[in-house]
Amino acid sequence: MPDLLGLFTQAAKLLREATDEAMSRYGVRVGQHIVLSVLWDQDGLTPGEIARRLGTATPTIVNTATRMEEAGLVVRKPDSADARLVRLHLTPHGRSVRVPVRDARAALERSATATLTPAERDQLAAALTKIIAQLRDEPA
Amino acid sequence: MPDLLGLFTQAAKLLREATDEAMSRYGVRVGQHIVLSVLWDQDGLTPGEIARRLGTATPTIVNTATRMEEAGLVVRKPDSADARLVRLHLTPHGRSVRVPVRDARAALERSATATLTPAERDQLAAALTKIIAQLRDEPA
DNA sequence: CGATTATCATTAGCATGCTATCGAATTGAG
DNA sequence: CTCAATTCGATAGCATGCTAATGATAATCG
Repeated sequence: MPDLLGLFTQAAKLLREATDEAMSRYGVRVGQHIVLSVLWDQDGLTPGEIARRLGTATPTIVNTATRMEEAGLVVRKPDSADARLVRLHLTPHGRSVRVPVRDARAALERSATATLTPAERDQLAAALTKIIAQLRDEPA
Repeated sequence: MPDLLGLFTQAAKLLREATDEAMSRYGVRVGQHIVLSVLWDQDGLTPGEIARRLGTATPTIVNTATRMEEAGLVVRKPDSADARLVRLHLTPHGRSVRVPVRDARAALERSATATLTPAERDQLAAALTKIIAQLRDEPA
């Protein structure tokens, strides 16, 4: 009877720390990566749109965007049609870290799961997907 | 090729939110639970001892202990032999929430993994254990 | 058209983690 | 025994998330 929740908390903490360290070499913090990943897919989104895609609160994106602006990863630009909107655009630097950050993440994933067989890795992904779906459906 | 890291981040966030909500009914926040779990096992430990057992930084425990003291879960007492030490002792309330919090956690774990077979749950626990071991051994 | 309502980003303030630093107390070297 | 080194908890300050409140702008209803 393993404490799944406890194992999960531990693993999540270690993975987050390792991820942060791996990406920090490229000037990207772990909390900034998810925002970058959305902007890499589609540049010029608003904080609200990003928050909706990520399932986070808008202020989280606003605050992260401020730190990313200070880090030179994005710039804020006013929307030309709607003065309420702010659009986040990648800087050249924000675009240039895409490949190295993706590679660093992939390397970390391989390293963390080095003692798992490919089948076990697939099972893990399937289990995580099921848990996510379950918690989304029944948030109680 | 699923993004294991991304799945992990998502699942960890949802599980953490659900855990916090489940325990908040008993006046315990998710960050306080790990400290409580150690004190339930052995009362009267110092912040440093708790941090060592949990693998966290000492200031994390100190700050959490302050909030737990305000919540009436623990009290600080000076060590009789070493004036540098502070010992954290459970209050009657801190002891009384043990069973309901444990049950709430167990219920949440069952709910989150409701769509997994017992075998899949075991595989998940095994995979998490392997990942934790791997990240502990090779923190790079 | 004008006023209410809705929709944005932002700010303020909290919880949870961290590292770096501080001050107090103990220990250990000489 | 004394003084430097070590070991504590505590504090300051940062990153990352959250909710609630603010203020500006758009949209809608009458």
